[in-house]
Amino acid sequence: MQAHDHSLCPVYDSIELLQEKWVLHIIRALLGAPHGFNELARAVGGVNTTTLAARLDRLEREGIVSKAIESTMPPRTRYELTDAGVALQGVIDAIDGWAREHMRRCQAEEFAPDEPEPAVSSH
Amino acid sequence: MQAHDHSLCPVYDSIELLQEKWVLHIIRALLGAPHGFNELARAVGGVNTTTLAARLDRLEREGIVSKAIESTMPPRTRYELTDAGVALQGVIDAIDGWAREHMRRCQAEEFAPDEPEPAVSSH
DNA sequence: TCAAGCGCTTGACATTCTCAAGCGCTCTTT
DNA sequence: AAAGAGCGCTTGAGAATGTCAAGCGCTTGA
Repeated sequence: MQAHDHSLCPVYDSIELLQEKWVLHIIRALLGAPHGFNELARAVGGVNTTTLAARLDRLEREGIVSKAIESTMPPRTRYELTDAGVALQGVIDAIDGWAREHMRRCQAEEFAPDEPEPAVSSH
Repeated sequence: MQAHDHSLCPVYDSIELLQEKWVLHIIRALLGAPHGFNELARAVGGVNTTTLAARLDRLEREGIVSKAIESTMPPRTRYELTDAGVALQGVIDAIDGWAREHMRRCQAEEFAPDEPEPAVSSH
């Protein structure tokens, strides 16, 4: 891993952060409302707790999410976005806008008559 | 993996697409100008060719990138964004805006004196 | 009293990503 | 004319990243 000039670029670094699996999903869920841990897992849909814990840990260290322990005994935690986190609304909105416009993966993209199938390899 | 309702949501699917490693980097590079394969690898900085080939393949199938073979003999290819791809400018811009505002990772986030290293597991 | 929920963690596995090398070819440099 | 260096990829083997199932101690609602 030699230092290439890209690593000096904040945009490059941001992308690095946001492309980690589930990060954008987590932020999207948290933009709606604060959540507890398992609750958040359900809101996101599909994350396993191991990964979620790792992501929340990183996001907290990056100052995007804040964790409030409401009670230890009946364990209850609350994750919510910091100001920096809320500012990611713009990113989510942009994705949202693009999705509505171009993510019509249900309707085939071009009507290719000879193609047997568009082969949309979604998960 | 049972079907959870999220998979019906285009935003969810878009995030799924965009979070694949290097995808946003590739789009950002391609927003600047079309590129050849190795050239693109350099522009992105840090991708290995195996992954790049896989991403371009998917992005082409998704209708975001188009591939033009300019000559086979001295191999020369050109990758560029389709209309749908160019429309992702908005997403990149949003990330860009956020990065400038909040991605000041150069200044330490909290000054943790006992931590040996922030362990930013960048590539 | 008893199952269900809370917030996580651990260890074993599956998937994804990376590294190095190399194919046949052509264009530049020596 | 001979030797790189560059082009667009592909392969196989390894490293990193993400996932699964189970479970901890505890509380609440049935």
